Amino acid sequence: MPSPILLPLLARLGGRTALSKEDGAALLSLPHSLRHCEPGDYIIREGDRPQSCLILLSGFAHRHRISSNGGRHIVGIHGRGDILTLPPVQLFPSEDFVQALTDLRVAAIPLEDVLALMRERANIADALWAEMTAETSVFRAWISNMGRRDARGRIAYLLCELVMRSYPEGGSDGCRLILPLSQVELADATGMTTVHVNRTLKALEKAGVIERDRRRITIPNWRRLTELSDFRPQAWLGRMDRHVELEEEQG
Amino acid sequence: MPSPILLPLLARLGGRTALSKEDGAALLSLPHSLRHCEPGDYIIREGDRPQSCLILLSGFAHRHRISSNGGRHIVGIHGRGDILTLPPVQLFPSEDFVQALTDLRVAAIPLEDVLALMRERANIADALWAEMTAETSVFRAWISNMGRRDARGRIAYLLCELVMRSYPEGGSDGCRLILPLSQVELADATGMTTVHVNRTLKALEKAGVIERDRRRITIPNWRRLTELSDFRPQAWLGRMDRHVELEEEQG
DNA sequence: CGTGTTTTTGACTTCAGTCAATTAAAGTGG
DNA sequence: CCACTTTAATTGACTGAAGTCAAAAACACG
Repeated sequence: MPSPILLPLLARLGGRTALSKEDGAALLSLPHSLRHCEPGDYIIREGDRPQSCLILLSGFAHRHRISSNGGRHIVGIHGRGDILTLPPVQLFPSEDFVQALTDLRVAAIPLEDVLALMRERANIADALWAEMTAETSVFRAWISNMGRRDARGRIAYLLCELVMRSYPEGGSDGCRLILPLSQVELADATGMTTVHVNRTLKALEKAGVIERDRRRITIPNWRRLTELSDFRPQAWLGRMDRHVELEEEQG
Repeated sequence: MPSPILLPLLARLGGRTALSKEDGAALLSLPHSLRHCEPGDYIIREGDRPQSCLILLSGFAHRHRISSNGGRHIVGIHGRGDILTLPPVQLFPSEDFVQALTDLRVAAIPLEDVLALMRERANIADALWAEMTAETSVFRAWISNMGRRDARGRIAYLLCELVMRSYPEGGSDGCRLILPLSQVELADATGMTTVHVNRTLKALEKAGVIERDRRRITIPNWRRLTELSDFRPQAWLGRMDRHVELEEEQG
C-alpha cells in the first residue's frame, strides 16, 4: 500500500513525464528502508556497489572525488528528490563519495524492485530516462562553468543551482537561500581557494548581486544573478511544473 | 536482416553487458539511414529535437555550448560507437551543438524502433543504461579535470581520453594518436587560451611526456601520462573487453 | 605561388593562489 | 554564565600561472 515517504521521488518523476495514478501508487508502494544522516556522514563511498536505489528525501549532500594528491573536488550537489544512484542499475563500483552536508533522510529501495517496476511500467522507465537527461545537461553546464567562467561567474552559477535544488523546500523562494556549503566546500565545488571564494562573495555583495548574513543569502535580483553566471534554466524546468500541485495534494 | 553497418554500436553495447546472438541480430537489424559529414558540419544544433537515435560509426565529433558572450566551450568529444543522442528518448530540445571534427559517418535510427527494441529486449535496455553510467562517470571526470588541475594536467587528461575514444580505430595503439582537434579546439575543450595550449604542449614535449610531429602524438610512457593527469581508466574498461573479439569476427 | 588557417613566439598584465595571521562564531564543560 | 577549544570566516602581502595583445612563421590548399 502507498506510503507518503517516497513522495519526493514521485514529485520529481511526475514533474518529468506524465504518470498515471496507478504509476504513482506503484511508485509509492515500493519497499524501502529509511536512514537519517548528520553532516559529514557518508552515504556512498568510492568503491561501493550499492544493492539499492538511494533517494534523497530531504536535506543536502555533495558528491566528490579525491585526486591522487589528496585534493577533494566536489562534482555535484544533491537536494530533495535526487536519485543518488542514477542509473538504477549499479554496474561497476562507485567512483564518487556522497556525503551529507546537512541533516538528511535517505530512502533505500532494493534494486530488483526498481528494475521490476521499470519493466512493468514503461512510464516509469521513461521518467527515469528523463531525469537522467536533465542531470546530464546539468553535468555539462558544470563542465562549462568550470572551464570558461571567472570566479564571480562560478560562484554565481553555483548559487543559481542551489536555489533550483532547494526548491520548494529549503527556505528558498527564489530570492532567499541558506547555504548548505561552507566556504571550504564552495571552494572545492568551484575549483578555487577558500581565500578567493571569500573575496568573491564579498565582491558579489559589494556589487549588490547578493546580500549576506552568515550563511543566509538574499538575491535581490534573480535575473542579474543568472546573467552574471550565464545560467540556463531549461534543464531545471521539469522539476518545477508539478511540484506545487503535489505539495497542495499533500497538505 | 542484420547488416554490418551498425557493428560499432553492437561492439559498444556488447562490451558493456552480455548480449545474446538474438540481441545482436535484432540490434543490427534496426532500420537506419546513413549520413556522411565533413569537418565543421553540424550533426546536432542547439534547439534540435532529433526524432532519431544518432550513432557515430566512424570519425570524431565534438559537443559544445556557446555562452552568452559568444565564447565556445567544448563539453565532450565523441568517437566511434558513441551514441550522440543518449538517452534514446529526446524529451526537450538539445542544449548542445555536435559538430564534426573529421570526416565521419553517422547512422540515424528512428526513435520508436529503439524504444520498441528496449521494451522487447531487457538486455539492450540494460546495456544502454550501462553505457549511460559510463558516460556519466566521464562527465564527472571532466568536471574534476576542469576544476582542480593545472594546464599540463588538463591537456594530459584530454590526451588520455582521446586515446581511449580512438581505440581500436583511429591509428591509436595506446601510444600513438592523431589529434582530431586543432589547438584552438584543445583550448575550448580545456578552458585555456590557444597561446597557453601551445606552450603547454611544448612543455609536455620538453618533459618527454609526449613526442609531436604536427598533429601526430606519440606517448612513450602511458603510465606517466595517466599519472600526470590522474586519469582513471575504470569507466573506460567496458568498451575495451569485447572489441577485439568483434573485430576478429568482422574481419 | 598566393591566400587563409594553424601554430609559434615575445612582452606585458592580471586574476587567482600561497602563506600566514587575525577575527568571529559555535560549541563544551565546569 | 563564563573560560576554553574548535571550526569557519576574513584580511594582508607577496607570488605565480595563465590571459592578453600583437606579430611572425609554418603549413595546407587551390
